[in-house]
Amino acid sequence: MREVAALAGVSHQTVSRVLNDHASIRPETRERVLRAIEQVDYRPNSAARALATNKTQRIGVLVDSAVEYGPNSTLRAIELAARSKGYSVTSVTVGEGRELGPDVALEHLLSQGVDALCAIAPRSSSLDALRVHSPHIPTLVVKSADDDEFLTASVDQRLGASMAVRHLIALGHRRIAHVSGPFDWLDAQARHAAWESEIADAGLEHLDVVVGDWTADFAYEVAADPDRMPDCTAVFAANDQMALGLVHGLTERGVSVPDDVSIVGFDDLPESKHFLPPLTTIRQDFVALGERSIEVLMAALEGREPERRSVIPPQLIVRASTTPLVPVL
Amino acid sequence: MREVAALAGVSHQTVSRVLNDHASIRPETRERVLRAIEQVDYRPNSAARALATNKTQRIGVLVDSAVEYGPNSTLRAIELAARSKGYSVTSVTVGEGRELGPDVALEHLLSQGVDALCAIAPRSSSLDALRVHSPHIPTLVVKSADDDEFLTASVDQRLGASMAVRHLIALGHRRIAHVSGPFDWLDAQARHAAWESEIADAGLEHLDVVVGDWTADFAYEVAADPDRMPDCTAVFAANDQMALGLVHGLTERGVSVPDDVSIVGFDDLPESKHFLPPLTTIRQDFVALGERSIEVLMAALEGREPERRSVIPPQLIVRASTTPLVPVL
DNA sequence: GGCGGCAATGTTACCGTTAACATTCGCCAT
DNA sequence: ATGGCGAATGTTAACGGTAACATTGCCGCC
Repeated sequence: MREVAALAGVSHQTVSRVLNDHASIRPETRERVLRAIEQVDYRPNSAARALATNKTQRIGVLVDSAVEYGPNSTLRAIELAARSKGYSVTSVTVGEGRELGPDVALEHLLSQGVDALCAIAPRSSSLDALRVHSPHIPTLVVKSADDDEFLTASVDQRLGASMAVRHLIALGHRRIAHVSGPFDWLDAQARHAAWESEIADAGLEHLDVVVGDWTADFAYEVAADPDRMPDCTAVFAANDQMALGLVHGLTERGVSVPDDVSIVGFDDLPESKHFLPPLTTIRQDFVALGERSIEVLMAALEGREPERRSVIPPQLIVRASTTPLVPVL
Repeated sequence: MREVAALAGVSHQTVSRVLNDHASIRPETRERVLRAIEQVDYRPNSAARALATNKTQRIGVLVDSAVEYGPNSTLRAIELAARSKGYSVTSVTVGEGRELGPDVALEHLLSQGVDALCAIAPRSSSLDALRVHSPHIPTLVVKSADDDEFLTASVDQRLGASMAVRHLIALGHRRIAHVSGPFDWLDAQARHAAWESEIADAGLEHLDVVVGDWTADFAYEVAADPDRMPDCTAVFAANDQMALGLVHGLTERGVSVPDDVSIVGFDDLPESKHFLPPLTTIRQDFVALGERSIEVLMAALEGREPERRSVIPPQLIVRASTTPLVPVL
């Protein structure tokens, strides 16, 4: 920076002012400085700036299980939106075990220095970690339940799950099972709760929930085993992967989807439309979710009043994996 | 830090020495300092440290199309491995258009300050950007072709593709088509080249390659249209998504997989084993790839001699989407 | 015509850490 | 005893920016 200042014949402070778009710089001077910057290929040192301003221009993202399509798409959208605002994103994945758990992950992020935090598709343990460390920086959680501790943004999980179940009910199904995600995931809780309440509202029999682990492998094992699979004509699977595993397992033992059992998933993976049969599912707009998250965080960072609870509607996508219980002739 | 020093009755430099595990600290003094650190819940300021040492303890990762399973798994593995070495990962996604292109993305990363760079599953344009900016920091590219500019780590793409094609040849297929990825992707080039050379080596007819875009949608369109689909008994698809789309499109027009056409994919998504039929494919160990990448970069960062070209073998996974051309009785 | 005021720029200090050099002290060899 | 050496610690000066205040010069106004 001194080099640039010398070359432009001004003080380093003037250079700093040009960089930060301060007022009171003569256009001619700014020009000269910019040329000098160009000439020496000067690039400001972000560490020095962070030290002086106490702002890192970085957002930390805590991700549970980032290999899944949903969280990952959200993360990418967040990263792009943040970048367009001049922010970087450092993400840490929460894994199993002490060393990879949410506390360690969060600690890593905080010791990095971040201006804001974001937790995507969190398990409750990650939320607990956030609560315990209670960082004094804007914190947004991607979850769709109310919260007065954190900012939230989400696709409405309960609504999505309700749409799925109502779709099955409208098709005439009365024995509707649910294969859920693990209950320590907030999203799994929400989808399960919605299923339960729709079943109750419609006065249908409450079948036992099958608690899965989000993987197709698990759902396949369940579906392939007549003893583990509930006796039903329709299943609401908590994500598309498990829906896929169900189809596979059922098909293998000669149960046809959708003729014998209708299945609806959740997420709408890009692949889901090409499953056999193409999967009826609930689409979540992960990109919008990520962008919204950044909007909210930016508002908080810039001192504007952020929308504390931002909700994005899901969408029912009807394909071939669901049919009326008694086929219409 | 001054606070800690005062509390422990030592100079700030001594505190610094304790933090950095310097020699020549009396155990008793170290103890005292550590207690003081605990007491005031002191956390070192990474920006200040970066400024003083000119090292950020951060690795920048450039990702083309990070929503795909492969690159994303690799990225997660990199992030975890880096974290265990005390490094953070900031990733930027390369998109379409000037604003999101590789140059801007790389610039963003460099202006952030990173100690090392890594490019995952790059397009050639991303490589070009790296070449132009030619950062003077350790740079690793995840690609499986030789390179004397950058460090490389990869799953052997040509070997994987060869295994896929040889598998089909061994089953008796003679008309083997290829649905490739876009040729600006290095991996697509490698897989295509291997297909071509295996076909030539076996003296088989060289069918026209169908150049896809990695998506199931594209492959579905091709397979559903008899005019666009090559006349063949087997297809090597450059990834599992396209393989899925092919199966869907073929099935829809009454062509059976695998009875009429055998299909082999590439990647082995967690879902591929539950496709109908379960997909024969080439498994890539993305986690090992990510870990290896960090090992190599760490060696470079610590001044050890890094392995310049690190290769991980792929694995053929045979499932139900491929059968002998003339079924064995 | 002196002076207040503002626009444009310069000067100095400080952000929190590490590097380099300085200091102190005790011990050992001569 | 004493000079020298090494272990343990302290002191000072960076690192590369920004913030706050100081300075300069020009203008308009009474």
